[in-house]
Amino acid sequence: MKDYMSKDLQTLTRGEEEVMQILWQLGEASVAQIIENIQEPKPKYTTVATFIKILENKGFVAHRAEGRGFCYYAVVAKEEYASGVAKSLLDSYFGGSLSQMVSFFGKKEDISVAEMDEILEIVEQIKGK
Amino acid sequence: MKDYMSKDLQTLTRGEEEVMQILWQLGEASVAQIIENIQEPKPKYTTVATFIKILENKGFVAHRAEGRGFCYYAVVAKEEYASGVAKSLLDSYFGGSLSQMVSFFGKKEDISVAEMDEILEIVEQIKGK
DNA sequence: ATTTTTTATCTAAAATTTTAGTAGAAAATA
DNA sequence: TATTTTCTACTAAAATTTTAGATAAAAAAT
Repeated sequence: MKDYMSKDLQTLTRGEEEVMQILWQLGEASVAQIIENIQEPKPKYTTVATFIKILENKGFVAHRAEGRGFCYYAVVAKEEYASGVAKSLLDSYFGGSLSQMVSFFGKKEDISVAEMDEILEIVEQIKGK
Repeated sequence: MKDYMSKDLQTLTRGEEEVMQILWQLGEASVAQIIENIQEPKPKYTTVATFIKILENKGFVAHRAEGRGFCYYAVVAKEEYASGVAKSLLDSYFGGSLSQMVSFFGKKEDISVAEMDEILEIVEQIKGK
């Protein structure tokens, strides 16, 4: 049964996610600052403003007054959203198991020795608790 | 510089991916069989047929004659596609590093002792080579 | 033999996502 | 003060994705 407090986050579209990534990175920003942080070809001001509005409706973003306009900030933490998308990826492609994903990248030799050592350290440390 | 042989896979939309997951699971299937493997509410035959056609155009699926109709199968391996989406997830949410993802789930206590042991084993085994 | 069912193709409507124009208010500038 | 710039809100066009109808051919059922 589902916990009555669990509010499943909606998923983000490409464009929405791009704006969120910038807000997560900058902490807070005006529309103009968001545009500065997008590479060419830059979207129009109103395009970004629309995404912000959608994100506010979805409950991912809020704003406060700042000078003449608004300053926008993420309400949903990057970690919270990442948790959902990562679980979904694990379920869809790695049998829901992180170890299977580690194994996958290991077999592809797409993982450096340094990274392997880090993983060992991290897991040992967690286990030690 | 990019390898001249590297053909970047296109990304799949939600609907396209759902069909691919079934083909990856079944190995090969007719449109009717694909529909059988989708939960309610089931899409119409032509809806699935359209996705198959799109997937063939994108180079993800091919078919061979089978009885009166066609039998469809994946041309792009699940692992190949998974590699791309997993890398993209790591880049977007875990600084491009698998260890950071392991650490993330570890901190959330979203990882069982059994799974941790498995990861240790896998990494040790890879390192041992 | 005729009707019904199954299948694939072609076409397009419906829904969603992305892009941006227009209007109006407030601030900056001339 | 008049003009230009900057910003948000509203609206809608364009592009993409999803859904499925209509048609036709072939097979199966009656």
